[in-house]
Amino acid sequence: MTSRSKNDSVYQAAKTTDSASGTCKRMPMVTIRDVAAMSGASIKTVSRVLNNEPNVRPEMRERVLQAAHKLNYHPNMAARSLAGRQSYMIGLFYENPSPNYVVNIQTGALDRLRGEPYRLLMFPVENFKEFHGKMIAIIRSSGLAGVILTPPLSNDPEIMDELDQSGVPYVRVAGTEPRPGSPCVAIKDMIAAREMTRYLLGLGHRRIAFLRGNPVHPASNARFEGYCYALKSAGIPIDPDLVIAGDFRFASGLEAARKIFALNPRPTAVFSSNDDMAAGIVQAAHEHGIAVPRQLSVVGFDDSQLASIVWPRITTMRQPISAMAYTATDIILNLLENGWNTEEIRNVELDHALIIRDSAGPPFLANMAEKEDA
Amino acid sequence: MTSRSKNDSVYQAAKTTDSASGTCKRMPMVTIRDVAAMSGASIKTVSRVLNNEPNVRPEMRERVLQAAHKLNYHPNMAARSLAGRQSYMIGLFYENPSPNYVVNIQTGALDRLRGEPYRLLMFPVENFKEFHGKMIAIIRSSGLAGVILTPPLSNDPEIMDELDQSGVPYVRVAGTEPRPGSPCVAIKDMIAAREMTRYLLGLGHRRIAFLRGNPVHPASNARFEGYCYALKSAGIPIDPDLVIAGDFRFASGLEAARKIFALNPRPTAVFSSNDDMAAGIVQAAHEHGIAVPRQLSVVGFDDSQLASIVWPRITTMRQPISAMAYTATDIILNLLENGWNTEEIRNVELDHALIIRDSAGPPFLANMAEKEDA
DNA sequence: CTGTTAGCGCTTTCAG
DNA sequence: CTGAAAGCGCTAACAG
Repeated sequence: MTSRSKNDSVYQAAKTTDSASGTCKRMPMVTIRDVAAMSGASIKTVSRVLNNEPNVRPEMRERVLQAAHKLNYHPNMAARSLAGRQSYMIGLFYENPSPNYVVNIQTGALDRLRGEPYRLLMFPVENFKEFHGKMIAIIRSSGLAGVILTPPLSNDPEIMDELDQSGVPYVRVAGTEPRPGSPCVAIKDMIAAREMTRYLLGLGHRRIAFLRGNPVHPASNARFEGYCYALKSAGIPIDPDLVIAGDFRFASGLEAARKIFALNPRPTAVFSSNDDMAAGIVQAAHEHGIAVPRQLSVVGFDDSQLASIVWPRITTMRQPISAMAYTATDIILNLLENGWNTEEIRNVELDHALIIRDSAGPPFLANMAEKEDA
Repeated sequence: MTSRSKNDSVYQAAKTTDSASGTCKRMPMVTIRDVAAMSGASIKTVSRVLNNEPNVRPEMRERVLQAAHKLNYHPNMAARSLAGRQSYMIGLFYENPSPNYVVNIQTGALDRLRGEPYRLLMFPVENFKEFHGKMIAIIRSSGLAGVILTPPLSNDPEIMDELDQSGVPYVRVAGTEPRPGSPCVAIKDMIAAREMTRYLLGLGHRRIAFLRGNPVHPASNARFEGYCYALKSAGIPIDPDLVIAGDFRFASGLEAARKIFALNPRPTAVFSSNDDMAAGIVQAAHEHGIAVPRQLSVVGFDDSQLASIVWPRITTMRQPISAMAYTATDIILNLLENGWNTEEIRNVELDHALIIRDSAGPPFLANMAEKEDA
């Protein structure tokens, strides 16, 4: 019993701390030893039970579990990390102007982590150019076990180089360039954008403006390609005047609207690369007295909260953002648990969906409109 | 030198790992020993330098710092936590339907944490009634050092009881009930709402509807009080028909609008407890062909992104959400560093600001309007 | 199937 | 001002 003496003292300490001091602020720490003492097993056996390792008699396992429950035992993550030379932190890096996007990503990741010992750490990146060279330091000082990259970081070669160098597994959300060694979760941006363009074409539009997103975001170009593809297939040449630069922010939609409204003849529809900018166009249209969709159809991309809050509600392409983050987190967890063999893990593509609302309709024809007014 | 043998072996391991194995995934771990070896100090001295403790010669301090830098050393948080019996995790608990709110809170907290060794863990709470009784388990299993509570959790007595019991310091954002032992960061909700109501009164409105928020949110009632106060001071009795229930969500604004539009005579203005619901009213007004603000003034509260995205842009009361979270985090950090003496830490009240936009104007008078139309 | 032993990288204690 | 020694609570390696 000499080997147990230390255990016992700890065990008693845990049980008597309440009365030991009136100024006790931290709760008494229940350790694996306490559980071992109570269940009559060794700490190693307790550890095995807690980690679902094999080679424990069911009844023993049961006893340990009961003791842990009775003691209200929770493993100390710090000790676990230190001893296991492993961290339980997953870093989520983002540089995104849209709160909706961020919250959806975060929610998806957190959903997947529920019940897992892993924790999510958020890393907002102000300016990803300045961010170069800092990744390794951040990973090491925060002790990250894995990393999730969202656009535009998910397609930045320098950041991915640093990540490769650091050796921690990372998954990319909405990356476009395939990259060996790092899985990626995405939607088929090009195809979705082509679908949306075809929808507009089907409505009868021929002069369709395209509002680009921030070109550093990989999805931005893919969506533009989809637009071009659909137009070309329909035998409509790309008119450079109808392609407007934007940066995914609401304000850039507002600005773009000014340019679009100045075009002569005005396009009958605008396809915006995301909902924030589409909302900007809609607001500007209100201000200029241009009726949406009667005089101008506007469609967006993402199906963010915004799209159904402005009036008219915006027809858009739903991107399953939470599901993408959920899947990305799932992949990271697999990488972490089953070792670092990315060969088997394919890139994943999730489904998009056209959400038809009220901001797009058949094109406005000047003479028809005059007849109506008369 | 016998005492150094262990150090040296570790040090060499760190320097040679690159070539040791082609499958090395984790970066070689640089420890405090390596820094000690390189700088010729003991690990304790290195520890002192790293923790800004006194009793180190400046030149020694300098040498240690240089070695740490050259080695690209980062302290291992797990070891630090374990040895120091302290965690560096701050939990942020929220149950809020508005992504903007969540992101703002998170940004404020993260801003304050920049450069600090503490990390932020987000805890979305689905249903805070079901959440009761789980707080202590979460704190212990996640090893939280401190907690930040946002509404409605920041005013829930049961949760605060659990927190008191757990012994970890916690700060409340936008709590209303004062609570000994826990500081609180808030704005003067009542006063701000009174100001907003007076603004509407000043515009000439007399029939002003009030759209309440979720009653479990403490701020909801405070804002309602402000509304009542202003009305009473102006000699206007509270008309219960003009007080509509809501839950802070966009959809509830939509619903409330239906009730408000059915009122006869219709109010000339609506004061919504937050912007999300105000946006709902504005959308519904569009659908019913009610012009805002000509036929109906709508004002919100928060100054969230939404308020300037819908058309017309919503007049609202700015609540410095990020700043509140920043301040709350600052207080937690003080509590953690300077010990657990809440006596000195007063509750903090931040400033609000009336943001006048386009959704409110003078009241619509039926006969005047008819003259205009004729 | 189970237990013992030896650390993980750091802070704490206490002795210089 | 500095350093040696002793752990923090847990897992890993190995011996039964």
